[in-house]
Amino acid sequence: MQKKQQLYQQLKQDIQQQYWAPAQVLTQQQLAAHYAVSRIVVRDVQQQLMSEGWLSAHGKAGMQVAGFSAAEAEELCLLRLQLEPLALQLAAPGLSFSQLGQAEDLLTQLAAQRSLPAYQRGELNWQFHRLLYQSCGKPHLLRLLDLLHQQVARYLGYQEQALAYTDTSALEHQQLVALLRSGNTTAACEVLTDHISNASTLLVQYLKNTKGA
Amino acid sequence: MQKKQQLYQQLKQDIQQQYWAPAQVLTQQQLAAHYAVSRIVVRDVQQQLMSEGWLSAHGKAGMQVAGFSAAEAEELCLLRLQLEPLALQLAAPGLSFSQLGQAEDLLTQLAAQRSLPAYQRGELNWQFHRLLYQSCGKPHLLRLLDLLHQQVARYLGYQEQALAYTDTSALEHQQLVALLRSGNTTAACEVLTDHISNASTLLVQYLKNTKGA
DNA sequence: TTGACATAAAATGTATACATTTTAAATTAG
DNA sequence: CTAATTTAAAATGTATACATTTTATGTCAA
Repeated sequence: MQKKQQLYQQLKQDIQQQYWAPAQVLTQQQLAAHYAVSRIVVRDVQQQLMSEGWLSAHGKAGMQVAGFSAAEAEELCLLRLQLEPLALQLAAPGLSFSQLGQAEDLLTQLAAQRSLPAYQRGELNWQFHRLLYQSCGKPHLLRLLDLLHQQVARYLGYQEQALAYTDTSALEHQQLVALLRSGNTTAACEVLTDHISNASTLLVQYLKNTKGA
Repeated sequence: MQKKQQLYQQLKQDIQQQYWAPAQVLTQQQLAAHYAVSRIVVRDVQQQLMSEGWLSAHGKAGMQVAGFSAAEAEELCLLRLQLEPLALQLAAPGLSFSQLGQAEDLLTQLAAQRSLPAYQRGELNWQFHRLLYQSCGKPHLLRLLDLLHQQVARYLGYQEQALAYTDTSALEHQQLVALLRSGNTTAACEVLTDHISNASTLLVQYLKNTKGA
């Protein structure tokens, strides 16, 4: 694999696992030295991670590890709430049984592997959602959703505790697939809206609580 | 100014003015030679323009000048329609008279300078819209809207002909400001929705017609 | 002590050079 | 002649070196 992609993965992971603390200021040189690559590679990855919300600009020089805030999480969820039901509504008529089957396989996987780290479960969860939206025929919408997911994914490290929600979430997922299978698009969109809304509330609540700690 | 930003502006303009034709494949070396900068600069700008929709990847090597399609324009407008009224709704309560004044100044400017090239009028138009959304307090939403605007802006070169719409558009803008000034948020959002919808229809229609030509 | 200015250190921007991968052409076997 | 394989050319990935900008330090005058 290219060093660029390697560093992309590694740095993202290191940020998520708080090897680099939120609000910490990083320099290209620092990272280049630490990961033993040239600054060119760091620059590329920096730009990418900045556009995905993992890093933010810091003055004229340097980048800053993005922090966490309940307000930001709430905003991201608001955007998901605004766009994902739309995507589902557009995609639902074109959903094949094969795709629904794939989606169910993902659910099985999620149910089976309860011990996975939060961010990997998050990945699977997104794969499920993404699969349902896939056939909406709107590439830009899908790109926006991917972007949003990236930004929400930053919070998944935090969401570890909120994993009690897992059971409810799984239930909603199954409902969703069932409704789609029966062709009831409207109801499916409503369930999806509730689903995102529930997860949002939980995450935001959690962030507000830990804020004081 | 930095070469990076200079090239960013120049290349974007050259694409818009069709110096580089849609679907044409460009290489880093080609561009570096043509604009007399190093490939590093081209790489940076390339990544940025790709994320903004002006260029798209082309196989493992090379980038492609993005083409135009009615379907894409329609999708972009759909997304605007989904997000901009939301932004306005959130921003309206916090709008200051000073901001409304600024917005009106922009309208005056737009009305006065009818001879400006389409993309500059488009810029002013976006500044107007953007100003209204500014105080919504949702940075991510604003970033998405900026991104969307960039992507729509690609079409402004095409929209030259559709400039007959200018008068109707100006009227809607004034209505919008008036409603916001009187605190009637709901009505303002409705006008905005219609406004975007109208512009969309016009652009899409135009693209569908010229498609056959 | 404070604040402004000069100076040094460090970081980023940019160019060039080299390594690797990709693309295209040419050659040859079938 | 076609198709597969080899080989050369070109493009991108990456590192190093240099130029410019930014940031921090320290000196000196008020």
